[in-house]
Amino acid sequence: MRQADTAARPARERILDTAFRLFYARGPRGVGVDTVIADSGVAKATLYKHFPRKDDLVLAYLDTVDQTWFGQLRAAARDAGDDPRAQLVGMFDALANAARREGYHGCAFINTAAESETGSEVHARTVEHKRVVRAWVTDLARRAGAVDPDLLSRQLTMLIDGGLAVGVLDADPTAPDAAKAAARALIDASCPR
Amino acid sequence: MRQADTAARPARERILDTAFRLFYARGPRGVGVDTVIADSGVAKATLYKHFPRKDDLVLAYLDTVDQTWFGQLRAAARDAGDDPRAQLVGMFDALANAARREGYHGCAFINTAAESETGSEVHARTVEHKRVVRAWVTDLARRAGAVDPDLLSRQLTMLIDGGLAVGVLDADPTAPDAAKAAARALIDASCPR
DNA sequence: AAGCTAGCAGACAGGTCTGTCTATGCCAAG
DNA sequence: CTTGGCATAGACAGACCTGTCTGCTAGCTT
Repeated sequence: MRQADTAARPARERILDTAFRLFYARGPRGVGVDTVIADSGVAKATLYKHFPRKDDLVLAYLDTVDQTWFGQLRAAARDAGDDPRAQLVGMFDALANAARREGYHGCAFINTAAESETGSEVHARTVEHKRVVRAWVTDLARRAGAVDPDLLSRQLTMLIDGGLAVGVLDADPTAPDAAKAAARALIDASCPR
Repeated sequence: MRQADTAARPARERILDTAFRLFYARGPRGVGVDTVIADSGVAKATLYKHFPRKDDLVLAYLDTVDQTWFGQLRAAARDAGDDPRAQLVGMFDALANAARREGYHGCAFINTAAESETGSEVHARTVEHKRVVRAWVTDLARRAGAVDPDLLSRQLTMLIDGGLAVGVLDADPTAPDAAKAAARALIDASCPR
């Protein structure tokens, strides 16, 4: 019976799901390994078998968030049509969707970076995430014909980060709209037609 | 002799200075009370006399940051001259100065909010700070003749927050310039002349 | 001179944290 | 049927955390 459960949802998955939920809500440092164990219904030895150090679990958590969030960004851009300029604007729908989500608590990467030591593996992973996203936005800006794609992508990611970051303070549903409007103005000003 | 020292720098001040330095660098939760005590050369009883709970010290820390940062924002705006529109742009110099500072580690409020429980006294203080700053920017936007002062102030504070927040990941000195340029574009678009 | 205030030094209790280890149960493959 | 692999349950060590408490020192005031 229990075996059937674990076949349906292997221990590793249950651990990751639980870690995702708890880490995002309280921050990795605010959640003890014992809590993850209790909530995921897994034995301590099992957790430490899959993730030898807690940091390994945190890294896996960040990878999950990276895939999810980056996927949502790309999906929002794709849904905006074929025009790269429209895609840059559409990207901001991912922010609006995130802000509306139950339990929204800002940017997992900024929140985690804030409590991780600079230079640590965890910290490096957060930096890497932002680098990848920015490279993608820069490419989009280039295809949109921006005069300075690097500058535009920096401005747009800064808007997204700002919109996300304040989510940890107050989940204001109008913030994404303001960000989107600002993005539109910046894109129009940077991409001569 | 020691008494002379404490007369020159009373215990409360030394505690606050040390807490400011450590809390900003590692986050309040990443610094034990014992570390503050050791670094400030104060007795445990003295610390707990001035700050009965650790959270009281964290609140005092946030108040210090609030005064400092808000002061820098207003000073940067003032230094930009009398035109409210120029003041809105000039405000971003405070961001550039902060990013250049040794030990720059992003926004103390976002970082602290990320690790404090939603609804706690500490969390409420971070929200309050952002509210006060935004009210000030909104007023400035109104005097600058913005069509929608509330929208513009939301966009500008989002840019500042984004620029500040990513500071916890990577202290990129060009980010503030990009933010300032974006602010200029948004202000020009929002304030008909 | 005596008392008061402010501060220093550090032991201590009670809790939480990570990570290790032992003992046990169950299933499937050989 | 037995053996190996994977899971559970939970004790345990050692570190660190907050907050309390006792004793002591030094200067200022009365």
